[in-house]
Amino acid sequence: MLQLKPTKARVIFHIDMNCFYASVEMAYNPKLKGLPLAIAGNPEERKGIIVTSSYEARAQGVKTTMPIWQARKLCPNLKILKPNFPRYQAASTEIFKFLASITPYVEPVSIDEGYIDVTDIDYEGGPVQLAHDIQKTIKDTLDLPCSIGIAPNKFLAKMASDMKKPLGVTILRKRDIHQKLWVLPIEEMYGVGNKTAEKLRKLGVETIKDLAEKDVYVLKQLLGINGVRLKNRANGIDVRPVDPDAVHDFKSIGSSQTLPEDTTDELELFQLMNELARNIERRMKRKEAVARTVQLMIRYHDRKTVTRSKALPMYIDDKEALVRVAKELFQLNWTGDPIRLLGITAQDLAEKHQVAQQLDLFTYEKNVEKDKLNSVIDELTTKYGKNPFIELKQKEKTDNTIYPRTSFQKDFLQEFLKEK
DNA sequence: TCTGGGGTCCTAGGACCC
DNA sequence: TCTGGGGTCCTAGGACCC
Repeated sequence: MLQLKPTKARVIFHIDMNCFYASVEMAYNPKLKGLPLAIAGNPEERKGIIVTSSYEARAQGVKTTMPIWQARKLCPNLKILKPNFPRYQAASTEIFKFLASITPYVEPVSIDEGYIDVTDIDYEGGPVQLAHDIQKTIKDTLDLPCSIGIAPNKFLAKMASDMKKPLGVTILRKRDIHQKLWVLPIEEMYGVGNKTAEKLRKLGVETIKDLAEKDVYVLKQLLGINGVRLKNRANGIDVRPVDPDAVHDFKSIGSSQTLPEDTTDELELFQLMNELARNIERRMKRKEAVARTVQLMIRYHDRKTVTRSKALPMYIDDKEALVRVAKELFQLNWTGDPIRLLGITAQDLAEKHQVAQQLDLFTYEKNVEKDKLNSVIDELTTKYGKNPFIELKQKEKTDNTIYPRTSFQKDFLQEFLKEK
């Protein structure tokens, strides 16, 4: 048997900004502090939903994804601001810049949370002191509160940072999981959403402890590979490394938008597709990415949503190609029912400089057409012993005309086939 | 008067090739 | 004339997270 050297236990922090958007607004305008505050998309339009809210608002029942009208009913003095993404992005950049000054092992997960691996950091006072100092520095310099979870792996660190908010520092060691983790109801586990919780409850799994002790084969049957993973995590097992490069290899870039009103107006829909594609093109160019698959998403008036995608013979990165494929998918799949939302996503991404320069899509498709045509001709020649194009040339001779090739070729083939 | 927009990962069936 | 099983690609959809 191969004997592996026992590896040193890791020390991982999960840093989670508290009510991030609302906190940034409060830091920017301290008069907002202490008010029930919510950040929400367009308050006039129906797509206005609560994105984040302050603890004062949450105390009155305001929750994320709640429609604005509902939040106002619960909390009549709710102060609502439109999101200012550049402002949040700038704050986020500052936070991650600070974390990068501590260790290169920083993995941003989203705009407001990330992991750092501090195993090899010798800090006076140890990791707990380090966490408190990180928290204090972010609070003092940016006026932003965060919670930090300290654990031997990412899953436990994530669960730990959730245990005390705001401004918590929570340690979750392997030996703590019985008292701190297993007592939690199953739906509070990261990775268990509504559907999974419901399935698990049907098996009698109520707490994370129940999941940790459940038979692995039963879980695998119920949830596939995710069942095995969840059981491991419930037992405090998670070997995923903190990966600083994870941010760079993104898999897709998409853009979607709910229309002001449900519509069947193709002109309006095409205009929206153009906007979406422009947005995607801008982000692709910035990241120097090219895509090989285009996905179109259509959400109908009844919220029924379909996605249709097409893999292309080559990589693209321009909005014209995106729109062309999206329109094609649209025309093939639209039922004609009123549409609520359209989305386009560029998938199968690669880095531009790693993809050999290819023909443009038009030329490529023309060549494919030509190939198809040639194979049909071959087939006909063997089948009928006559090459339709020799017939064509003879026809041109008798008619004393030169027929325009490509489109006429197809028509001619059709005619030729009909005669046979 | 319901429910945005950005993602990731997994599954499952069919086509096609060996 | 009937037939196995594995691998990969493509496509559609579901679950989850922030």
